[in-house]
Amino acid sequence: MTPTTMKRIAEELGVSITTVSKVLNHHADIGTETRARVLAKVEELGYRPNAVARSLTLRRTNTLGVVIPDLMHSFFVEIVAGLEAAVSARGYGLLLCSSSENPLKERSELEMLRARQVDGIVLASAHPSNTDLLERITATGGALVMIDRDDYPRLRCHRVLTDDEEVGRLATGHLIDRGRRAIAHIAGPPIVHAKRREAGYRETMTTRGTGLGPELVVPGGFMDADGYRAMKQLLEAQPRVDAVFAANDPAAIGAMKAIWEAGLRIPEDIAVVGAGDIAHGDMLRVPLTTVSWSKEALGRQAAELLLDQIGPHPVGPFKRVVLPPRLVVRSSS
Amino acid sequence: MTPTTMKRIAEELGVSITTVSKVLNHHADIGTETRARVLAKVEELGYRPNAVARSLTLRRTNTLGVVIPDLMHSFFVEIVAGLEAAVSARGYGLLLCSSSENPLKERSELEMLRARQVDGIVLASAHPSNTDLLERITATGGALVMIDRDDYPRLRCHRVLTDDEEVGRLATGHLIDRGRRAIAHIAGPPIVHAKRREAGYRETMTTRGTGLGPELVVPGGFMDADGYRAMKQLLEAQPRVDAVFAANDPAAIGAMKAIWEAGLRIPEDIAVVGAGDIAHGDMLRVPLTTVSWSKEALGRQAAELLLDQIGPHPVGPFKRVVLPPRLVVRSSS
DNA sequence: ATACCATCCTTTACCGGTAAAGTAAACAGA
DNA sequence: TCTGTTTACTTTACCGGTAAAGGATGGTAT
Repeated sequence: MTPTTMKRIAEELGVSITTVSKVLNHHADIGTETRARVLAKVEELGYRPNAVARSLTLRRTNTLGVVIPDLMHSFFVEIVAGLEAAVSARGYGLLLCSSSENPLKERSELEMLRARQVDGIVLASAHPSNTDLLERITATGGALVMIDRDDYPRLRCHRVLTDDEEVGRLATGHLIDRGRRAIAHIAGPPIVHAKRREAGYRETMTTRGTGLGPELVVPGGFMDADGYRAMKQLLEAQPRVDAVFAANDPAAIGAMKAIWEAGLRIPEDIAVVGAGDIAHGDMLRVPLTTVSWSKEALGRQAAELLLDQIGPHPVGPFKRVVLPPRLVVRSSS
Repeated sequence: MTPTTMKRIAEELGVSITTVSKVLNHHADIGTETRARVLAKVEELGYRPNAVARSLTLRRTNTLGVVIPDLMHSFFVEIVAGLEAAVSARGYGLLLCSSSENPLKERSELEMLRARQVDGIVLASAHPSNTDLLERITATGGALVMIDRDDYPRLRCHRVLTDDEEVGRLATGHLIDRGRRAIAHIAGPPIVHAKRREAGYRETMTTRGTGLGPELVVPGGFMDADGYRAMKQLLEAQPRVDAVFAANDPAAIGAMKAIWEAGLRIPEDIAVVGAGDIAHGDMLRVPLTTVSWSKEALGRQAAELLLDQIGPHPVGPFKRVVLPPRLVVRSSS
C-alpha cells in the first residue's frame, strides 16, 4: 500500500539514505559494489522517486502551466499539442487551465499555478486586466511566455505571436482583389491583437478599397456565437455587405451560419474570410478562406523559450518571435 | 525575489510557525488578536502557501492526471473541457498528457503521473498493453477512471463509456433504413470499444441487412489518415459499396476525402456515417451523420467519480456509467 | 488551598527527498 | 613514521509546510 521510499531501501541494505540518493543521481563517490546493491534493491522493490519531495528541495517542479481562453477552440488546442510534444520529450509536464475567456478565472488560474510552483507559464490572455499579477510573477523571477497576444507591452517576458496587422491586410486585400466592395469586419474582443487585425482591415480599406462605411465594423468577439450575433446585425444593414472579414475562424463560422439562415449563399452573395486556420476548416460545408500561421511552431517556440529561460544558462534579452501569416484561399471567398 | 514563507511571517511577528499555520487552516485554538496580526502580515507580505510543500505533508496534490490518445481529436478535447470545468471549480488542477496513440508513450506518461503523486488518473487508453502498470497503480490505492474504454475487465476502477455495440447498431440500422445495401465498415484499432462497434455493425448486417460480404469490413483506425487509406481500399472493390460506417468521425472525414477524390458524391453515390460527433461536424462540406453521446457528461462524470473516490468518505463499489448513444442524422447519409 | 480545566501558544517530529560538510579507513609519498 | 590524499560513505541541515503532544497561564469548582 505505502509506496517504497529511499528510506526503506536504505534500511533494508543497511546504508544511509544519502547513499541511495547518490546512486540514483549518479554521483561518483559510491563504490561499485554498493551501487550495484542499491540498484538491485531499487529494482526489487520497484522504487519510483517521489517527484513532489524532489520538487520541494530542488525548487523546480518540471512542470509548466498553460492558460488558454477556450478549450473548444482548436486554435489553442493545436498550440497546446505543439507545447505538449516539445515539453514532454524533455520530461516536463503540462498543467492545463482554461480561463473560459473570463479574466477572473484567468487570475485565479494564474494564482493557482504560482502556488504550485510551476517552472514557467504559457499564457494566451483573455483580457488585459491581470497586469498587476503578471508583473508580480515576472518580478519574482517567474518565467512567462505570452502567446498570440501583445498586450502588456511593459511586461518582461517572451512573446510568440503573428503580425496581426498583416493578418487584417491579407484578408481584406484578398477580398478587394476578388472584386468585393462592401467589406464588413466583425471585430474581436478588446485585446491588442484583435484591434490590430481591425487596424489592418481599416488601413487596407482606406488605401486600397472603397473607404470605410459607417456601419462596416461591428463589435463581435472570438466565439462562434459572437460571429453569429454580429452577422445578424450586419444583415439588417442596407445596402447589404458583399463580404465579411471576421476576427477569427469561429466567429467566421458563426457568421456563415447567420448568412445561411438568412437564405443567402457563400461566397456568391457574401464572401467570408476568417483568421487562425481552425482544424477541418477545409472540410466545412463551404471550405473557409482564412489567414494562417503555424500553431505547431507557436507551441514549440513557446516551449523552447520557456525551457531556455528556466535552464542553467542565463537568458539573453526577452524575445519576440513573430510568425508570418499567410493567406489560405478556399471556397468561401 | 524569494517568495514569502510562513517562517518569515512567524519571525516578523515573533510567533511560531505552527501558529501561522493554524491561523491559515482555521484552527480554533488561536486568540483573536494573534489571528488578526497574522492575517495582517499575510496580507502585507502577499504570502501564498507553497502547494508543493503542502502536498508533501498532506499526501495529496490536488491534481488529477489525464492521458488521452490524441490532442487533435475534438472528441477527447471536449471531454477534457468537461473535466476541467468540473475539477477546477473544486480547486483541482489537471496534468494533461497525450499518448499520441502510442502505448509506450502512454506508459511513460502514466509513470510520470504516478511519480508526481497525482490524486487520480483519467485514462483513455490507446492500446491494452499497459495492464500490468494499471494494476499496480490501482493496487497501491491509486484512483483511476477509464473513459470511453472497456479493455482490462479485471481492473478495479470506475468506467465511463457508451454502449458501443448500440453505436454500431444505430449507425448500421440507419443506413439500412435509408435503403443502402452494400454497407462497408472501416474498423478501428484493436481495442474493445472499436471491436464492439464492429460487432454492432456485424449483428445488424446479419439480422436486418443483406448479410456480410467478404470485403465489407476493412481495417482502418481512429485517425483521419486511417479512414482515408481504408476508403481508398474499399473503392477498389467491385461492385462498389454504397455506404460506409467508419469507426469514428475523423476516420469518416478521411473516408469522405477519399470519396471526393475518386469523383464520387456523398451521399448520392456513397453514404457516410461516423461516430463520436466531432466539433463542427454539422459545418462540414457535407454535414456528417454520426452517433453521439455526451462528452461533457463523460468528462464531468469521470471527474465526479474520481473526486468521490479521493474524498474523505469511503467509496462504494466501482461504477460503470454507460452514456446512451443517439443517432444524429445529417446530410451525409 | 488544591485539583482541574480551558485557552492559547510552542516544541518536536515528520513528509521524502538533496547538498554540504564531516569522518573513517586505506593508501601514498617523503 | 608521520602527514597528506583518496575513496567511500555518514551526519547534519534544509526545502516549506502540517499534526500531535507538550507547556504556561489564569479561572473555576470543591
